[in-house]
Amino acid sequence: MRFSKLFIPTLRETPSEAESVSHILMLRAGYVRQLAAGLYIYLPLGLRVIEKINKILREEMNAIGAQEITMPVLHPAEVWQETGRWDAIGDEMFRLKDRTGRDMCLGMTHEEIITWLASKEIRSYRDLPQIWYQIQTKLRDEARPKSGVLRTREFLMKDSYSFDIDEDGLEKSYQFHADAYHKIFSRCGLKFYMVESDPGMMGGATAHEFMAPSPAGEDEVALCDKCGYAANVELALSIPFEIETKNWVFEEIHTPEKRTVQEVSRFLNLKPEYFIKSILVISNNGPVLALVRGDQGLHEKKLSKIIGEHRPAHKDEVKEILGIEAGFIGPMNHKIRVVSDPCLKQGIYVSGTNKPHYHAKGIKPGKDFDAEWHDIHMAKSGDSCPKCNAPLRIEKAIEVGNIFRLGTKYSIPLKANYLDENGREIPIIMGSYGIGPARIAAAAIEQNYDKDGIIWPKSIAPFDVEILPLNMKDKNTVDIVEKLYQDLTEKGIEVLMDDRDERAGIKFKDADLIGIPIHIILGEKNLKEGLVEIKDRRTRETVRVTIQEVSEKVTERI
RNA sequence: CGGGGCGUAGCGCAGCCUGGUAGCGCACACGGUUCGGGACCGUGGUGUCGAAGGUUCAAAUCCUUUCGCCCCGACCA
Repeated sequence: MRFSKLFIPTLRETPSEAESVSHILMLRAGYVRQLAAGLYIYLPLGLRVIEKINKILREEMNAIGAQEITMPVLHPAEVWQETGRWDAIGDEMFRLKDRTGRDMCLGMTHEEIITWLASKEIRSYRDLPQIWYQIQTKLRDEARPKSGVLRTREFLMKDSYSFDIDEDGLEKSYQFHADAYHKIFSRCGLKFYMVESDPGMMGGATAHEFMAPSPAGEDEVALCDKCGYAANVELALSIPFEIETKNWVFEEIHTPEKRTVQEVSRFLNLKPEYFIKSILVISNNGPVLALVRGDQGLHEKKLSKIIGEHRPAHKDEVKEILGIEAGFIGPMNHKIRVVSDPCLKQGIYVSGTNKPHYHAKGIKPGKDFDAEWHDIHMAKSGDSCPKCNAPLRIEKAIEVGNIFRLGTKYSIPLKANYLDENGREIPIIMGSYGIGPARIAAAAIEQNYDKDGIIWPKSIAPFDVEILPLNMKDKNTVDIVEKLYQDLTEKGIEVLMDDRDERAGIKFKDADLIGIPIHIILGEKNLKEGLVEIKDRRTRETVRVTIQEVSEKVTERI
């Protein structure tokens, strides 16, 4: 395509609302524009990238026998009420009424709809298995849209759903997806990990996420380079690093105005890992005291699995329930439920005494206090792998895809059953699998850019090559570029020709910003010698080749 | 939802503290010189100062309310 005929509004300066790399570059390079918080317009270049990604998605989904369909974005409330999610999901769901007053919502995902379809259409075990997918808009009223296209209120999702007769079948469908996803993200040029994840409100047994490592990511993953253990820190297990057991005798110490582990640790010149951190939370069944080691964070989600929903106690509640102000709470002598991380079973510690301005050294778990022992700490770097004991690494990452084993969570309430060989009615075993094309695009940028702009992986770049005729006033240049453009285009190569009557500097700057992987530079002087340059956007390596061989050399690189 | 920041020309920003009727750079239009890494000179157009209300002779500026956007946190199939 001709640059002069394409709408590519590049920006010299960074719009003030953008913070993350992908957001800044997508705006500056003219890929997207923002309509409102979490709502984006994809301009011609942006759409081309998304379409490239969608093409890869379709190819790989079709390859595992998945069939593309498309479902409405507007849903009647009834199906959502039948699965209970109409009430379970809060403000995140866009809700509305139609003209007759009927409750409706905008689809944030499509389990309900596809299961409704299955319940109507699937009769027999002979109809199974099935994998159905769509690439469709999802709407979620996010509490906080952020980082450009990474977290939006309206976005495209490739969502697929598998229907099987039993767990073995599900296992196969799940594996098909895991394999397809590996191919998809590899083809898109992403660095990624497949990690264990928390199924959350999707329900079901186990799940995995595909995570593209990047500082812009919202998630953290724990990784073991030795055995390959990989999990979202939401549920990652870890063995806390070991500490030497001190032979302290129980002793109370005056610690005036020293409340936090950090303060007391500095005051007593003892490392935080020799402390017991006591945190009071309020669950639906009353207050619970949670204990972790001083260097650890309390993992709210892990704790939720044990005591149910809870929230941190307010200051006055702490005083009321424990009779002591926060900062001097200790693990001893409580009538309420106490849950402690198992790493505290060993060793001798420092903690509060439940007396104002006093801490105690030499606290021995099991002897001085007792608790229910459950893993409630957050994995952190320095910890060891729960499987092989090698050091764990914690990395930030962007969630680009996920796969869930749903089981019968949706098929039972929506009565999606099939008849087996014996004529018995059995609920279909389901799986659900998602990928966000926009996140792939954003993650690709976050992982591939330099100070001048985007460096697209070849597979998802909006064009294969960009031709830069530096002087459009030179007739020779124009003749040659037109021929080259036609030649490459006829070979099926997607080329962007910067035919604007602009100065060379502007063309170079825009080309770097836009980030097409290969540039062909036609300079007047080189052309007189019958030469053109082929430049690699990533390495900036430039080779000069003859006009006759460009097209061949470029084809080799694509 | 809690905390913080910001809304002035298409974009980036100054002016606000200490009220006097809006400015700079880029972009844009025209003319000229330039032409391999966001050129230079000249000329020119561009604003409900986010909105509403109030104080005042006078409000971009002070006060109140409200809306929007961004960031941190909470939340997040």
